[in-house]
Amino acid sequence: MAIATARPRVRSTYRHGDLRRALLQAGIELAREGGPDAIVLREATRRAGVVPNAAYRHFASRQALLQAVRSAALSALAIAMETEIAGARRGRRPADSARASLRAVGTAYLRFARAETGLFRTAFAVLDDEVRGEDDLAKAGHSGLNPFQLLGAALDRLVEAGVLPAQHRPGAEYLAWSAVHGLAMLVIEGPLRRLSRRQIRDTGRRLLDMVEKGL
Amino acid sequence: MAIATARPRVRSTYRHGDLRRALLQAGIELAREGGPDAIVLREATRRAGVVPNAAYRHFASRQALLQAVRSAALSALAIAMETEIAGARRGRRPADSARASLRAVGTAYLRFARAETGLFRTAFAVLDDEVRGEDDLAKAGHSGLNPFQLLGAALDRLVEAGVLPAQHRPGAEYLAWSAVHGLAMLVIEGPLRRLSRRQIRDTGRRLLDMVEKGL
DNA sequence: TGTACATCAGTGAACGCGCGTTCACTGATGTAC
DNA sequence: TGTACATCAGTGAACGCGCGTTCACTGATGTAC
Repeated sequence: MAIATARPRVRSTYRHGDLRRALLQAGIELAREGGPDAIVLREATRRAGVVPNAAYRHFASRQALLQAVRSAALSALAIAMETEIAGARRGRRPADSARASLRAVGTAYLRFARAETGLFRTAFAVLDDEVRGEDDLAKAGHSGLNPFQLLGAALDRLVEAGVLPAQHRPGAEYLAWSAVHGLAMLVIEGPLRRLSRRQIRDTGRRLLDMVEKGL
Repeated sequence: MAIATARPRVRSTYRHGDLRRALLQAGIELAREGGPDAIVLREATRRAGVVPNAAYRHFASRQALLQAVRSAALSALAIAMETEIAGARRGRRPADSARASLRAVGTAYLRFARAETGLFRTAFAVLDDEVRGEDDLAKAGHSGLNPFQLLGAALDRLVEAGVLPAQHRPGAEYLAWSAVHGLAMLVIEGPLRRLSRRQIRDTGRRLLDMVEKGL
C-alpha cells in the first residue's frame, strides 16, 4: 500500500545519536497510518535508517515500543482536549461554562478519533501481557491530567456549578465516556462509516445533548 | 495458549461431506477464542481435518471466510436480542412495554459483548476491501431483522407508545447504539476491563437510564 | 443391472513473504590516568 | 595534552515461524447410456 515508505536516511556517523526518539517517532507515524497492528519493529528501524536488531538497545520488545506509542497517543488526546477546553470558556454563568467544558471534552474526543484514527485506535489498543507500569504518567497532557481525568474534572465542574446533582456524580465518567467512545468507534471503523461529515457532526451534537440531559 | 486445539478428526471417506459447514464452524470457534484476527484459514482446515488448500473449494480467500463468520456473529447477536425482547414483555401499559423492549435490546447487546467477546469483536470487524454483497440477509435473526433493525423497531414502538416524541425519532438509533456500543467496548477490551461484574451491571443500567432520559 | 465417463472435492508439494528475536561482532565515544 | 581502555550503540548474519495462496494431481461420486 504505502509506496517507498522506507527512507534510507543516510547517516554519516556510526552512532545514530537519538535512535530511541527516532524509533518512537517512526512508531507513531506507523500507528497514524495503520493503527496498532501497523507498528512493526522492522519497519520502524527501516525508517530510522538502522539495522533491525538495533531496536533492542532501546526497546525490550515490539510490545514495549507499542506501549510507548500508546502513551504518546493518549498524551496527544489529552492535549487535544485541553486545547478544546481552553477555547470553549465562553459562558458567563458558571453553569454554562461548566457545560461548555464537558462538551469540549466530548467534541475533542470525537474530532481526535476522526482526525487521528490510527492514533486513536492505538491509544485504546489492548496490550497482550502486562507491559504497563509507569503507564499513567506518560499519558498526561500539559495539565498533568490524562484524558479520563480531564473528563472527571469537567464533571466535577458541573457539580460545582449546580448542574449535575452530586449523587449522580460517582461513575458518571463511565456513562459520558461510553456514549462518546461508542460514537467514535462506530464512525471510524463501524457501520456509521458511510455517514457524511455533516451527519456525523450533527449526531455528535445530539449525542452530547443526550449525555447532558440524561446524566 | 490453546492446547491441542487441532482435532485430527479422522475421516474414512475421501470426500469430507460437508466441508463448507465444517470450515465455517471452525471459523466461528476461532473467532470465539480470539476475535477476528484469530480466524486463520490454515487452522480452520486443520480443525476440519483437511489439507490447507482444500478451503479454496468453498471460500475464495481468507477474507471470504471472515465475512461468513462475521455474518454468523451478527446473526447470533440478533437472536440474542430477540430472545431478550421476547422475555421482557412484562409491562401492561404500552409505554412500559415499549421501554422494556428498548432496554432488552441494550441489555442483550451488553451481555453478548461480555459472554461472546470474540464473536462480538468479529461482528464489528472492518473488512479490508469490500467483500460484502449479500451481507444484509445473513445477519438477520429469526424475525428477519438484523441487530440495527431490531433497535430501530424498539424505538418505533417507543414513538407509538407516546414515550418518544416523533421528531426525536430520526437518527435516534445512532445515539442509543453509540452509548451501548461504547460501554461494551470499554468493558471488553478497554480501560473498564477491571470493573467487577456488579459494577459493570450497574453501569449498564445507569447507561440505559441515561439513554431513555436523554433521547 | 452394468459400464464409461465427466465432474469436482480433496491431496501433495511447494512458493515467497515478512515478521520478531538471538548471537557474536565492531567501531566510536568518553573517561581515568 | 596525550594515551589506554572500558563501555555500549549499532552491525551482520542467521533462526524458525506460520501464514495465504498456486499448481498439477488423484480418486470418489453420480449420471448417461
